[in-house]
Amino acid sequence: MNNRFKNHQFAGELEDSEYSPENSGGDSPCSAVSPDTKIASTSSSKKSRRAIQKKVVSVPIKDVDGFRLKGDQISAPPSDSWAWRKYGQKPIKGSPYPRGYYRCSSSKGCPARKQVERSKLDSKMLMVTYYCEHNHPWPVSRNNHRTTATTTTTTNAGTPVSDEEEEENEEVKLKSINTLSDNNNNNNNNNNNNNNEMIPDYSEFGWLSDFECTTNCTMLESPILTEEIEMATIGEEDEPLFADLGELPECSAVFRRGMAEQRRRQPSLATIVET
DNA sequence: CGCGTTTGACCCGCGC
DNA sequence: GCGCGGGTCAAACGCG
Repeated sequence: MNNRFKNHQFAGELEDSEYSPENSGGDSPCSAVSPDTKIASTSSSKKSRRAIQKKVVSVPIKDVDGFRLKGDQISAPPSDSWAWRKYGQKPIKGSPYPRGYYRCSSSKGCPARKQVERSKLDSKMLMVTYYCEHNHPWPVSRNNHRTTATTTTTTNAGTPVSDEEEEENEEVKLKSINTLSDNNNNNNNNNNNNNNEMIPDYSEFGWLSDFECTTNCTMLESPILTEEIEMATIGEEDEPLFADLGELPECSAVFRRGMAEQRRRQPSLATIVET
């Protein structure tokens, strides 16, 4: 009890050899970055430049299968085909609704997390924020399908990136999403084509593709550097700026079309989104 | 009995 | 240094 938080709040999790920094040896897809508590904080003594992805999904409550409310409380997380275990809930200052904290339970030691809260701006919307590391094998679905997080990092993980650059990258990325329908040229070679750096690889979102989002859904992505980047580009104060995107149905439509395109190109991923 | 949720306590970063 | 707020832990509890 007393030593619970002595060195690291995740002491228990770190016992999982699979995700232990000591055992990772840098080869593990989940290497180096411990599932640090303050997801984007700089508190970790292990200095690493591994980026952490933050994905914000705005979902109309009515579209969320399995979502239930007990008064203002979220009694069940949005269904996204992954197994999530709730480990906490906190009232959020300035918001009448509490925020639920979920940890991936699909695979042992999985560092993926998500936060679910009702939007301050629109109580009919759910804000689901996903956190995981770049290059981390995403949670195994209940169908035992594993996503491959072939990430296209929007920021050079080895280079300090200013907040301005972060915001710019975010803007570019969103533009890329909106223009993807015009961009039928595939971007499979995301690792060797610099021009595609800003264009999301939809396999990256395979782990989100099951999300029950049919009409008015917005997805934002933001990389977080555990060391040099203070916080994701989409801060609390920024969310209102993006909230309006939830009213752009073409965004989600294009997005899903992109994922469909990706699945066509990579049949092996097709099973991931089957329910 | 195993797994998931609830909830109070605790830790930590940050701002003042 | 202190207080606040966010994030997490873990015991207790519920449910199938």
